[in-house]
Amino acid sequence: MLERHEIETFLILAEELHFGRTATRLRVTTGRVSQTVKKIERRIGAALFERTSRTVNLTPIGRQLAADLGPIVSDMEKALRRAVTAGRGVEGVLRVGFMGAAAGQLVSKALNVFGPRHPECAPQLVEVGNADVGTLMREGEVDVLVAARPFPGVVLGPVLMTEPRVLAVPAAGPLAAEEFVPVAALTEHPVLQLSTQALHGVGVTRQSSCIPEGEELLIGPSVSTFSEMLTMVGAGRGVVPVGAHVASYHPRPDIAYVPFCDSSPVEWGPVWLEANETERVRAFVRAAVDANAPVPEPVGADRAARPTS
Amino acid sequence: MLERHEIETFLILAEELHFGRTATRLRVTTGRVSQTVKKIERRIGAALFERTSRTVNLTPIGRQLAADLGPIVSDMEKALRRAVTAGRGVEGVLRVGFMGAAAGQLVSKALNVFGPRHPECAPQLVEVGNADVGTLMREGEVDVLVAARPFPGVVLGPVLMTEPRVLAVPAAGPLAAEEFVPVAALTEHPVLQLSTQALHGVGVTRQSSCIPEGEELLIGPSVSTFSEMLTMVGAGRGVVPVGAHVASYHPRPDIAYVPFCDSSPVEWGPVWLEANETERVRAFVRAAVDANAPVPEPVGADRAARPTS
DNA sequence: ACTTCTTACGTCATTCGTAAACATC
DNA sequence: GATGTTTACGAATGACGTAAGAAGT
Repeated sequence: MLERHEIETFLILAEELHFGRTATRLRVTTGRVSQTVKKIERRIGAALFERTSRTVNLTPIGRQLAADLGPIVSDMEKALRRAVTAGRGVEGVLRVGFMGAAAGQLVSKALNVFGPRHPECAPQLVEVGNADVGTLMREGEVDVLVAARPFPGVVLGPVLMTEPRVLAVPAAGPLAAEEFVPVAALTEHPVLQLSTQALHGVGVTRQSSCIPEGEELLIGPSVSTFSEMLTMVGAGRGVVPVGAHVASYHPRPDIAYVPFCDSSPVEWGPVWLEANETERVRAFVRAAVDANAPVPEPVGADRAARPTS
Repeated sequence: MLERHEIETFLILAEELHFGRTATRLRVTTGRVSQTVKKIERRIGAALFERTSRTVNLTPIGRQLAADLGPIVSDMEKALRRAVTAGRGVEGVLRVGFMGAAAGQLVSKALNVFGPRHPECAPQLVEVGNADVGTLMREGEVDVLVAARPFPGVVLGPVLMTEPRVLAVPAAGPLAAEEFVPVAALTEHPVLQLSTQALHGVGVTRQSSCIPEGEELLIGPSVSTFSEMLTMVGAGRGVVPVGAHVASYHPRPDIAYVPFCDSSPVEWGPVWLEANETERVRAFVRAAVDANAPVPEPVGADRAARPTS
């Protein structure tokens, strides 16, 4: 394989047919061009240029090689540009995933800021019901996900919103009457599990963070969808800690939502694979923060001072 | 544009997904692989591999780039191989041109040696009647030409055969009766000119080499083909110096061939553009010399000592 | 004499290997 | 502790510019 500078020297000389101009375009000296070309010719075993001190011309072999190499180099530059654009550019497609209606709200507001700010980027919304999020991200199906955290995998992300954690309990059960419930209740009542590869452990992890040391979560039946989970709760088969917004998004006569008295709040925010971080992702996160962060009341000159990116 | 070693490192790591094996294949250390990959990623602006200390995997961007770059590199190697084969290899096509029947004989004998010696090479015979030889060679239509020399252009070549120079004269003219003719006759009788771009001046050059100092060739009418030239001679419109073989190849009642008494012999041999010299050309010239050179009578051990290449 | 390609040589950038640090299983 | 990736640093390859040379106009 030829070195980059050899290929470039050859192709530019093949185009210019003049050592001086070639050297100028390459920002090197004519001597360098001469030596580089000669080196290639030694490698090939034949002259690529027919040259006197006054004229330079391609030999048949040189002409063939230039014809072959030109499109190849062009394609390579294209491939590289594509990668750079994907990594450093903001244009292109950004796949934003979200889990749950509350996340949808956050994403929606974020895109209201992101859209006008980056008209050359086409955001795609992807509802991630209950899928293998890790795989989705690794495959590139989702660039960034907005969901309740802490999230298990190898991921990152700032907080966009918090809400109280409440416990979904059967309306007919004893807990429904309580005004507050302690986290310790999760050790006494079976906690439903959303069973998915990706979400395996999410519920546990999310909840275990607020369970007293030494206590064990009481694992309940597994369910595969969110609505199935609520049905199970209504049927008295278990309880499940959720964000407070679920009470208003999913009001059901057979379920009561009881606030925890001692639980940390649920944190919502963007989450992505560190390896998949691109400029698009960073731009979206900035937009999401700007759109959802509690904006300080604009008073006088403060408004102009507020950072926009 | 990425450097060669960067592209190779990236593609091999994308294939192996393992720094150690990649380093082994590249004959470098793992540290080098790590730094090279990191450098590319800085250039791209995003990670190409998602790696822990135990696993290496392509990111979506890395996967895309590998898919783009793989065929490109493959094509580039193909193009390079093609050029190297054309330059250094003997296989492929060798276009041998010849001017005149005598040259055809020489080429024929040369190919009898060349053919068995290089069965992977396909020689193509090209009769070069009276064309722009320089252009033919520069365009690659003819790799090597066998003809009478000295030849004008920027060319080379050893001598395969010599023959006396004779003068074609009208059978009815006064010169026809002479047993020998001096070169000085060319200054007294009009010399026909084969008019072609490439051959412009060939006749003059070839002949002038044997004309006395200070004397001027008497330029006669121009003709465009060899047979036309002979016809003109027969018609008494001029004379033309040719090789002795013409007397037997083109015997005509209206023409007499009178030997020069003081001319240097005509030299026949291969001729090619220095810039177009390839291994194929060298191999053909070797074969031509071996086939046509006066072979020393093989006597005893001398035969084995004779070089064959 | 002037332009243009080639060659020689000293300098410097970049890549290389060595080796130690760090992370994960 | 074994395996595997990252980082630090001195050494060497090789690309560079300078400058002189050769060849043709």
